[in-house]
Amino acid sequence: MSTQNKRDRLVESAAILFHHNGLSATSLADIAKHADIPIGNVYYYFKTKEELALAAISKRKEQFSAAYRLLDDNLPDPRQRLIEAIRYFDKVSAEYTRYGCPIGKIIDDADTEKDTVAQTAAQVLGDFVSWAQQQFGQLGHNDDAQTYATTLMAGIQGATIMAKASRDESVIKKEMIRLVTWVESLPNKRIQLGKIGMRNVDATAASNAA
Amino acid sequence: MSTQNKRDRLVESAAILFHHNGLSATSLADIAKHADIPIGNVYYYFKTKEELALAAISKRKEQFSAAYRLLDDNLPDPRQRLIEAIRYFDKVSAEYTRYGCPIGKIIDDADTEKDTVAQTAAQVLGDFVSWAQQQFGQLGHNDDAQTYATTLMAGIQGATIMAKASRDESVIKKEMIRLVTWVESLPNKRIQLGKIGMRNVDATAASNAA
DNA sequence: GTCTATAGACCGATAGAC
DNA sequence: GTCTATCGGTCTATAGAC
Repeated sequence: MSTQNKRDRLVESAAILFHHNGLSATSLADIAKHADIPIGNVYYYFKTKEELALAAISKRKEQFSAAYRLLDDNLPDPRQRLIEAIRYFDKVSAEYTRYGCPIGKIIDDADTEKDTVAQTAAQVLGDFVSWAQQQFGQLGHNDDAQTYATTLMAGIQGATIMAKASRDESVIKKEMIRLVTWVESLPNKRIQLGKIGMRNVDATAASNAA
Repeated sequence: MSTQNKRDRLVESAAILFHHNGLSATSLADIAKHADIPIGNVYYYFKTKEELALAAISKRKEQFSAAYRLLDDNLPDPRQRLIEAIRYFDKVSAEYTRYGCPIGKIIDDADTEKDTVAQTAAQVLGDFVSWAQQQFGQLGHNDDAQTYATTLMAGIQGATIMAKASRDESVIKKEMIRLVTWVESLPNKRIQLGKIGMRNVDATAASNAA
C-alpha cells in the first residue's frame, strides 16, 4: 500500500468521523483505528491534529467546488443549476438528519475568529454563496444576488438543524421543496442575448460574484 | 452564601461556557473556575457532567418558555407576537454571530438519538415551533401552521450559522427583516369574532398546536 | 457542606527501535 | 517509512480530611 493511499485513508476517515462525532469529540486514536493505521504512524503524515483536520475539511471544500463546476458545465440554465444544487441536500437528507451538515457542524463547534479549521469550513459556505450569487446574477437579480444566495444556504443549514432536532428527515425534504419553489418563482430579469444582439451581458453577473 | 446560590452559579456558568465554547470542549474545571467554586465541590451538587449540562439546558428551556408566556400575556395580536419573537434574535445578533445559537450548537454537537442533553435542547426548539404554530394557527393558517413555524425557526438557525461563518452580524439582521416582512405579508384568514358572533374560534387553532 | 488531593482513563504528541 | 512504547498533560470522577 502506497504512502499516498494511507494519507488519503487518514483524511477520509477523519472527514467521516468529524462529521459523525464532531471535531473535538473525535480523537486521533479513533481516526487511526477507523483507517486501520497505528496511532503513532499518524504523526508521520500530519504533525498535529489541526493539520489533519485542515486536510479533511479542505478535501470537502474541493469536492464541493468540483460539484459546482459540474453543474456549470452540464446545465445551461442558472435556475436549473440552483435547483439541482438544492436537490443534492434532498438526497443526503437522511445522513444530514442523523449527523448534521459536516460544514455547519464545524462552524458551530469552533471559534471562527481564531480557529483556522473553522475558517476553512466557513470558506466552504462562502464558496457556495459565491457560486449561487453568480446564478442569481445570471437570472438578472444583480442587486439581490448575494442576499438570495445567503438566504438559500441559510435555509439549507436551518433545515438541517431542525431535522436533526426532530429526528425527521422530512423536515429537510419539505424545506428543499419550498426553496426549489422559491427559485422557480423568481422571474428571469436578464436581458435576453438574442433579442438585443449583445454578446456579453454575462459580464455584469460575473463581476458581481467576487 | 447559600447552597442554592452556589448551585445556581454553577448552572449559569455552565450555560455560558457551553454556549461560548461548546459542550464537549468545556471542562468541569472551566465551569468551577468561572463560578469561583473548587472543582471537587462541583460533585456535591451534580453527580456527573451530564447532570450539570442537563440543568443548564433545562434552565434555558424555562427561560424561553417564560418569554413565550410574556408575549402571549402582553400582546393581543398573534402576528405581533411572532414579530417580537423574531426581533429577539435581532437583539442578540452580535452574541449569536460570535458564539452561535446556544440551543442549535448543542443539537449540532451531540447525538440527538442517544444524548439526553441534546434531546432536551431539541425540546427547546420544539417548544418554539409549538408556540409559533399556535400563533400562525390563530392567524387562520391552520394547515400550514406547523410548516410555517418550522420554516421560521429554520430561518433563525440558518441565519445564525451564516452570520458566524462570515463573522458578520448584519446577516442575522437582514434575515430577521426578511422573516418579519414575510410574517407581515401573511393574510389574516381567521374568522373574525365580532363579525359572526362566535366566541370560540380559537379552539381550532389551540388544538392544532399540540 | 466544603474543600484538597488524587485516582484512573484518555488525550495529543514524541522518542527511538526496526 | 513503519510501528511500539510511552511521556506529560488534562479530563471526569472519587476518597476522605475538616
